[in-house]
Amino acid sequence: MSYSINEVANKFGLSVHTLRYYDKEGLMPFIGRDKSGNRVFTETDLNWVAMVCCLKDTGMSIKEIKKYADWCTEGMQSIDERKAMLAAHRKQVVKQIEDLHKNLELIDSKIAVYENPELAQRLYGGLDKSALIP
Amino acid sequence: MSYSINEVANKFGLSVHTLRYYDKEGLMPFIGRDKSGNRVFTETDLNWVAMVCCLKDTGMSIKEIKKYADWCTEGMQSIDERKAMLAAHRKQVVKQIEDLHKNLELIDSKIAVYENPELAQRLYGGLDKSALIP
DNA sequence: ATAGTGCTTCGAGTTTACTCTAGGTCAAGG
DNA sequence: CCTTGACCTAGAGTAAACTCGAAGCACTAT
Repeated sequence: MSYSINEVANKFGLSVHTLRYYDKEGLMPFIGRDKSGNRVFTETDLNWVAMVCCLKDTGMSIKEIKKYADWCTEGMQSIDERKAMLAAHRKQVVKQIEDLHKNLELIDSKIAVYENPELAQRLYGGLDKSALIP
Repeated sequence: MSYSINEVANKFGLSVHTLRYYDKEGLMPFIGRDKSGNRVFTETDLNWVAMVCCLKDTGMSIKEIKKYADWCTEGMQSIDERKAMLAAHRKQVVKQIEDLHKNLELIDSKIAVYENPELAQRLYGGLDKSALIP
């Protein structure tokens, strides 16, 4: 089974522009073409696109993803680098999750204030300047 | 106790440029000035800056944060809107955390492959084209 | 008095990641 | 045959969020 760029774009919630842009930037150095030059994505390619989306959605820059892609096309010799990169990135993702949890707490405390204005009294000892509760 | 823009920048890991930019964009419509025109941050202001950072770090755009700031200076009449905005944003943050957890799983599975190449055999039935394991 | 430090504004420049336009090729259907 | 639709490339344009440079006050220390 193979897929057109349009199908892949729909599958991953990207635009075809974005997919071509990723290709142009070297994030997909292996997508095949049919006889008229159109990109043809295989199942394996879909897995790779999923990985690119994963890295992008977790905050890795296009440049870094390209570095990873380049290492992957280089073959086995870059396995250590790739592993190290993923391990470092993993740490960052864990930190992102922790930070989001912390920020969620602050948001929740603000929501609590809005839901129970008496809390504001206790927290701030009355209304702020310009009635700015949070 | 009060703080200069430099102290606040250090406290929050922002640059003074960024703080001034936020001020210019209307994210801090209340910071006082001393007699020579320099910004003076109070403890209350620090709490507000923390909230701005929280919203920014959880992906809210400057424009949206400004809307929130405007509502806050408007006074009590906008409490419902603010509460709704924070509740909606809270949902987004929860979704971000969920998505990060999913992406973390994928990253972990790739790391596992690097740590145990036999896994790759089972997962992919041998090496990919161009020895691209993941 | 003058040099240095830290603040000010305004506006221009930069980076990142798209996003779109123009003009073109190719294969199928009427 | 010709139109339609999906694809192609190259390159220009855009939005967001900074980031920086220039020029200038105000206070302090020598």
